[in-house]
Amino acid sequence: MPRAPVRTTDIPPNATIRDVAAKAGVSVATVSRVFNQKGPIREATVRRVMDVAGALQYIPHAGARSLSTRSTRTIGVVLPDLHGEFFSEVIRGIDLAARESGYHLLLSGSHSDRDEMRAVVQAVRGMVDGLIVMSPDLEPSALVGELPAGIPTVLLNAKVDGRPSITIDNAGGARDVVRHLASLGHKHIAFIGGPAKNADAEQRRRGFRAGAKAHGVDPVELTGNFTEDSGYEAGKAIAAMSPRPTAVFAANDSMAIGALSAFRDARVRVPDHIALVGFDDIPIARFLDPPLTTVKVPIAELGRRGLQILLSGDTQATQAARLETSLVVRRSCGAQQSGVKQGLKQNRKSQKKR
Amino acid sequence: MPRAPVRTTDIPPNATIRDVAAKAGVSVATVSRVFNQKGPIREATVRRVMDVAGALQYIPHAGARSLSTRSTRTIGVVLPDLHGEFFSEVIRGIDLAARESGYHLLLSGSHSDRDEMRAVVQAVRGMVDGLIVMSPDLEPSALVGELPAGIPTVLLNAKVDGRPSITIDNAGGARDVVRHLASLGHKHIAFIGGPAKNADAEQRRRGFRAGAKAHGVDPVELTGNFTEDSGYEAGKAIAAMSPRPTAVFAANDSMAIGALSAFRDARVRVPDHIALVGFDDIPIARFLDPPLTTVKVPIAELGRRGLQILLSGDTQATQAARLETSLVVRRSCGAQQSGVKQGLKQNRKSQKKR
DNA sequence: GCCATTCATGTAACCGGTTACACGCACCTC
DNA sequence: GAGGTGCGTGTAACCGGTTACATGAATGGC
Repeated sequence: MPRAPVRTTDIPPNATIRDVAAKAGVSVATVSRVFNQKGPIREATVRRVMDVAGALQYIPHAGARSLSTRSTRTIGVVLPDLHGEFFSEVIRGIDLAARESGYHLLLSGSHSDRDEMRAVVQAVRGMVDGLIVMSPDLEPSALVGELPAGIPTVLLNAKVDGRPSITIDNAGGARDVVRHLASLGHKHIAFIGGPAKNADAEQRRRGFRAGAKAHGVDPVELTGNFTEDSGYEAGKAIAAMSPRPTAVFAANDSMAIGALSAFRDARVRVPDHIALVGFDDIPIARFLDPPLTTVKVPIAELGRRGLQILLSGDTQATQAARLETSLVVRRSCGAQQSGVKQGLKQNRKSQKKR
Repeated sequence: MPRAPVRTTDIPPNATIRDVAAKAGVSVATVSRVFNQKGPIREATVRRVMDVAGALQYIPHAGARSLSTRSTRTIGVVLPDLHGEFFSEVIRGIDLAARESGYHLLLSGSHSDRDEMRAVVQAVRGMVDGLIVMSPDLEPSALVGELPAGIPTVLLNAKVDGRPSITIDNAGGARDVVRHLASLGHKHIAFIGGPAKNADAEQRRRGFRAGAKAHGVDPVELTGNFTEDSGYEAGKAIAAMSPRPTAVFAANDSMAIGALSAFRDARVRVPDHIALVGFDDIPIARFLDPPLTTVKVPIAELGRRGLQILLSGDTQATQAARLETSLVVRRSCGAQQSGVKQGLKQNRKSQKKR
């Protein structure tokens, strides 16, 4: 559990605002005004204070400041996990939006159960102005009880009464995939689902089923846990099926990557022998061989919008954005044959430079 | 007005320790003692205080607490970028170690220049107990001036006098790659380097040159910027060379992935026509086609060790760990032919379950 | 019965900032 | 000369906790 705190004994104590005030021969109020550029101050005073502050290496104490202003300019981000490109992108989206607005991020990953989550959510009271919580493994109804009432909170991918949220059209995206595969003539499609209690996984599964029903396809469902390894196992199982499905829809790209790897090992060629589609459109998807057809989820946008809602100050439940998904057709589904693809091209173009 | 802008005013102010004290009929000191389990308190008092705290939904204010205890139990993490799997892994390593020790993470990415970096590093004074800084694009000498004296700091991948650091044996890893390729008979090797001012890129380049010299190989150097796109461009250029190098060493896995994609588009087969090796061993490397031979860098360990040093309290410069790298031979270098590989197998086994 | 101890708790000074309000002064207007 | 108006600055209360020290009651030894 908690270890010895960081030892600060060998470090000279930092100068405080009172040190600066004393040495500059002014009051603390004046120093504060100089640093915050508030109220009228004589030019000479400003210079004197700044000189002394520089000499003393004075750096304002953000903790103390936030205590009296009641604003920390920090947002807490609580994620279930920090694994892989998906979360990395979410964080990046939030971070980008945060620095634009001059906010910091207090990050916390790996919250498997509600006790752990409550602990961290309570521990940050007074250190954050708001919270962005993504907890796909927790029942929304269970989630709501754990969130402190006094902290504005935005939920990602989960709807809870009284809290703003921002969700992804998982079911719609999944239906699009099935429709696309059906239009290519596939009648026998395997679905590699995510963890049973995961909300996103559940919605994608529902979308798959609805699509299968609507287009008269014969569905087979396997279950993974969103990791490459579980996708590999599922892929191995599918490769061994007889008759073998002609198409595979993985509930996220990581599992699609694992399945791709399994098919390669089993000498099942994608897309010639079997079509493969993922979900998320994580950055590497387009660099796979073959480039992965998948459902584009505006992942970074998810984070960005979450922060925006939080900073808008409207923490009423009225805010419930839903982000649309779009099918990105590359080569793994077999819809395109030549080397230079529309989907590939278009996507590469739209990629950010850095 | 149909919709009045909702401010935080509609959120009831949180209860303070004084509210609890008053309602429980005790002093604030007692409430504080109850919550921190310090000093002897009568059992009945504990219960009464806890009951009142529960009724009032009291949550201690971490900001106020840290002001008086002078300990925030938070570590600041400053990274140049939050892009891709490398940084994602670094963060994960730090986060895992942090939660074990009961610490939080204040994260900040995207620090291109020193002004931006100084700003953020100063802004967090009083909100963090220590800092983990990774700034490969900044001259170590320039870096040192920006770091506040009063905050314990650990540097990742950069050595600066007076600060503990933890580095990676980049040059050694690069030499290993060249030796391996040379042992496979390659005499004409292309190197896709990273950004000119990046410290890691520079060391890998030096290692490549040293290795080339030692093993009598004919080197060609191209330059990328660590992104897949730049790797793609470099790969395209290499594919068009005549005579074409027989092996390519990319200074990181992202660029290797881009090059792989370019070779595929140019109908240059890996490893049959050209061998390919990367650097970092990011999680997806083993799932590429062909699985990527690369240099394993203990990325998460980098973060973990950084935090450990910080928490050890020994912020003297004496701490200067160097993490070793190791070559992971998969199929992209052509050293192995069959489907089930030692490198692949062994690596899959060592992968964490979640 | 008196003093020393121990236990349980209260009082108030901090931590390092912000800011409402007060104050002194120069200048202006009648 | 009295009163008004800004300007520049200082005083002190406050943000919400922690904690050194004080206090008072109960206990025990003599």
